[in-house]
Amino acid sequence: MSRRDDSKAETKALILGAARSMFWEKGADRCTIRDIAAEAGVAPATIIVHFKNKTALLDASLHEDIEKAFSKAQATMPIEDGLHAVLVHMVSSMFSFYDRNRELYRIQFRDTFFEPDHENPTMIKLLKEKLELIAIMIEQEKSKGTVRAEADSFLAASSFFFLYLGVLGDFLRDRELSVASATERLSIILDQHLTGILIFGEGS
Amino acid sequence: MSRRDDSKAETKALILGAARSMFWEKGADRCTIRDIAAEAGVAPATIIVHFKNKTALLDASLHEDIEKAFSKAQATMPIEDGLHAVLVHMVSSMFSFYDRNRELYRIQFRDTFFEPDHENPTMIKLLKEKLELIAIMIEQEKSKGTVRAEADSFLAASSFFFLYLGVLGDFLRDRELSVASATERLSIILDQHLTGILIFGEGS
DNA sequence: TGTACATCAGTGAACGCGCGTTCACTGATGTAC
DNA sequence: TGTACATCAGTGAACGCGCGTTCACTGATGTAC
Repeated sequence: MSRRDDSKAETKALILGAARSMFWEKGADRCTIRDIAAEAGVAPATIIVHFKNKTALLDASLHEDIEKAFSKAQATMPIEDGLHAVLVHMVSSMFSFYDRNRELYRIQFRDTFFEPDHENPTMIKLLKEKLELIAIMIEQEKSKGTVRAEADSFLAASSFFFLYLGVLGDFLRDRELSVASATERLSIILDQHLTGILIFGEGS
Repeated sequence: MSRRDDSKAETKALILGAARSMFWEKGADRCTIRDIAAEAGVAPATIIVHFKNKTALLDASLHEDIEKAFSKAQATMPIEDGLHAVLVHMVSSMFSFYDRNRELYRIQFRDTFFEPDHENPTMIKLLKEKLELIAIMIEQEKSKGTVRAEADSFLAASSFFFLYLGVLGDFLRDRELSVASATERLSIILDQHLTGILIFGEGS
């Protein structure tokens, strides 16, 4: 790190800090890039030097907290209680996290979720990492003999993520849906997903 | 319908027609409201009289086709082949439909999916209808004895939708993912969902 | 049936806003010798 | 170690674009009597 790089990093951190507090206080739709630049004591064009656009700035400014929340949830997983308990724990932790500012995270999802992968590094990268993690957990369950050997671990992990994202979507859109209700809903869904709903369970 | 209402409806239809062809040809992001107004032979302000904004216009202009596609898929369901076959049929039909212009439908999802329910009439309404339908199908399977009586039909239907939307999201984002691959992926996911992946399937 | 008035769809031009981009410039830092 | 030049982060002002909104207006249609 040269002095030049240091000062560049410092400017970037200044912008990220200003962005975080402005977005958090006023909401993403009510902040302009120029507002944030003023708050950071920096020229508007400087923000565009560091971040492609407002969405990239929002995404970057929220990424660290989300990562921390995930890591914390991961560190406190009740591994001995089985797959269902572990997954519900993760989900419940994340719902609590997002509940601190649902509206802001709704905007983040809205603005990044359907972007093509290459436009969308931090969000997708994080989810892919966690997907990997869950796939590994499912593989471990297989060796413990609790999950059927012929099940596709990666697709099972994807399924779990889709179910999580589905309930999370409802949660972010609907202020009336409490953390507890959302978690309960996902717990049932997950239980049905893990055990299947069919009676003669030998699918096609 | 008075003459006044007739002419109003006619103007609206003119706008919708122009919007449909312009969006389809140039892509939603490359059309302006003024472009569409010019194409429809109407003043820009007239569009705002009929539709709240560009997103509402996009949503309205695509709604009819989507509804038709759903109805067609529904009319050709292989009911006698069981739940898995029926759901895969629906999904496969919809993937083929969306494949006619993935980019356009991606934009539609991007711009409407995370909006709060009250902002988002046509999309959500349609999905809620289909959710209802699938829940009823699952109830019927219960009375046939193929689905466990204690399963929650509504949550099972929601689960199916979340899985569908998950794969659809991948499909819309990733040009490399073919209709066949996406359908196959969902078929496996659905199979695992219906039969469960656990060996001792008596979940919590 | 006719008249006088009310309603309302649509017009077209103008406006303000936020975003992203451009560009010539400054001044500090880094590098070649 | 010093000098001369190159690099590059950041500046600040200006620009063009698309969106949504506003507003005074027109003229056809509807309604009360």
